Amino acid sequence: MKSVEKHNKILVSATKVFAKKGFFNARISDIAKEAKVADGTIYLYFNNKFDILISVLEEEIGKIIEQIQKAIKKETDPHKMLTIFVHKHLAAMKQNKNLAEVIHIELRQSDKLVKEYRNKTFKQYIDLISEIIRLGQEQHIYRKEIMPGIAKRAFFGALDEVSRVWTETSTSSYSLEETTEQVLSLFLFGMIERRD
Amino acid sequence: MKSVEKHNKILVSATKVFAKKGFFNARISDIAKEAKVADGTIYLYFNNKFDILISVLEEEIGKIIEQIQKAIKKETDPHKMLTIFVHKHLAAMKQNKNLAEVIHIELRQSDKLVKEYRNKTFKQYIDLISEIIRLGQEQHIYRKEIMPGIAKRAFFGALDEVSRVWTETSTSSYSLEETTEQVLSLFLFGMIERRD
DNA sequence: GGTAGATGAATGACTATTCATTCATCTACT
DNA sequence: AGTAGATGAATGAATAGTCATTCATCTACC
Repeated sequence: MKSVEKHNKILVSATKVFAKKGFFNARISDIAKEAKVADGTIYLYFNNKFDILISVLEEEIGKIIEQIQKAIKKETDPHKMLTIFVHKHLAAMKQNKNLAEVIHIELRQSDKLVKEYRNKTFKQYIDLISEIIRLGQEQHIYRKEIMPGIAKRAFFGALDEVSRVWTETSTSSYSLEETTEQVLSLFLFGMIERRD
Repeated sequence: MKSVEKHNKILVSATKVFAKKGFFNARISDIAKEAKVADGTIYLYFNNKFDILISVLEEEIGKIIEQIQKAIKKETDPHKMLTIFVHKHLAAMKQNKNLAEVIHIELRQSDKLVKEYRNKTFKQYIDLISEIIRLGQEQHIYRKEIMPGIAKRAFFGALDEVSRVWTETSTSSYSLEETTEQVLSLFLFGMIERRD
């Protein structure tokens, strides 16, 4: 097995173990066992336990973020951009449940390095939303009363919590499509019934 | 100092330390120092470290939840109920920042006992939202296409993430009133501009 | 002088990390 | 092609440090 593959195998195993037990309750030996390598081997690929977590965040989440950013930048219509954002985000969360769980749990950690990561890469991600909203406001599509700085958080928080349903229940529950549609419809049209 | 007071003092100190360092990085000696008692004294009031966390969740958050539930049950108008929910939730989060941070971080933990708590008390709290939405749908105030099971999560997730702004920034940032108004307006009317 | 409550040093369990050793694979010389 | 020697990836037992928890002792009040 090539060196890169082993690095990746440890990363995937770590994601699985972190998702199940949480970072602090995860043992290096758990990760080693899951990856079918010796404890010591882990240290040939990562500096320490924390470095593994940071790598999971950086590499795994980074891929998703980059992919979504790229897809959005091809569009100019705010509605379509938001649709892409919601759909891709939820799809990624539903597809990789271990990673989703690590995001839900570990990205909250109060550790300095984790906060740093959250502040850097993650802020950039969330700011995509406020930029789209501002764009929509300039085009008179979205209400000018909306404050993008608050709305971006509400929007992301909603996505984050909604996607949790897939990590915490084993039953099929809501489908990706209906969830996407619901969240979009909620934020675009609101809850109030209107007479045409 | 009476026994009850000391219990409470330890609880408040623990909340502060958990907020700053997170549960796993918090030392019993940190909590003891913060509460100005000896390490051993903690064990006269709590069974173990984890019991302290659970007590923080049960007692501190419990108070807030109960208070909000009570206030809502006095109302019958869905709009007013939601307004109360949003305002009281955000007010509580802004007022007690340490507790807010513990909620943001520790309620996510993958530990069995924490999950149990989340599933029990917390579900009940979130379900308040879906009940209000259903009520509004019956009264033809809210769109019938909205799925309360998804909307309740989106709603709570939004509140949760929005309130984080107060725990992570030291600057005054958004006021309680404008945040409440923004979130409500967002969920009720959506983002789309309409011509009357 | 008896007791409830408080103290904090000592204990011991737990685990991240290290490193001496192994061994499969490669190199280069005959 | 066969072999001696070199390489460094992989191993996992041993180490070393950290803390939650305990408990012998103390304090202060009745």
